[in-house]
Amino acid sequence: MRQCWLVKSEPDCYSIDDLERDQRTFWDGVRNYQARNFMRDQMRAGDGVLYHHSGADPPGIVGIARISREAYPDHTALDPKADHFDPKASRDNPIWFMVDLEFVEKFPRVVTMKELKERPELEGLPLLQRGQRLSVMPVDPRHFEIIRRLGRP
DNA sequence: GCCAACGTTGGC
DNA sequence: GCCAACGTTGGC
Repeated sequence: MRQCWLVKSEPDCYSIDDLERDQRTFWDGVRNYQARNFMRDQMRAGDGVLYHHSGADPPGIVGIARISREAYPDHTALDPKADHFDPKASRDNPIWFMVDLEFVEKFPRVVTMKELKERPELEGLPLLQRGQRLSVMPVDPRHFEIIRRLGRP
């Protein structure tokens, strides 16, 4: 597997169950340049994505998705009624991009933050770096495999 | 609800 | 271009 990823979502907003129901969704609303650059420049169709529930109790990784469409303009930035409207975005200069995700699996158990931190082999996982707030971040394929195994005991 | 960390904004 | 003020994120 080439590059892998992790995305965060608040389950009250859009959970792994919502993704399972929909099977496929567009990942709109990312309004951070670093996260956008990962999506626009590095995400490729077929890449594996860990699905993290933030603001949940407990927060943790709850399943896996896959990139099903590479970056294209996030049209919600152009919609004044949308939550993540950006007056600086335009058709000619969309600024913000999104990808499509498809459902792969929901883990039978949540791999919690606490558990991730206890695993020395996951050292360097960006999710565990202090102060990180990115909603989209890269994951080493070896870390991806370790976490997948933790999710499917 | 707290607060650390970080990004963005805007006056200068 | 600096930097203080402010807003947001997200674990705890």
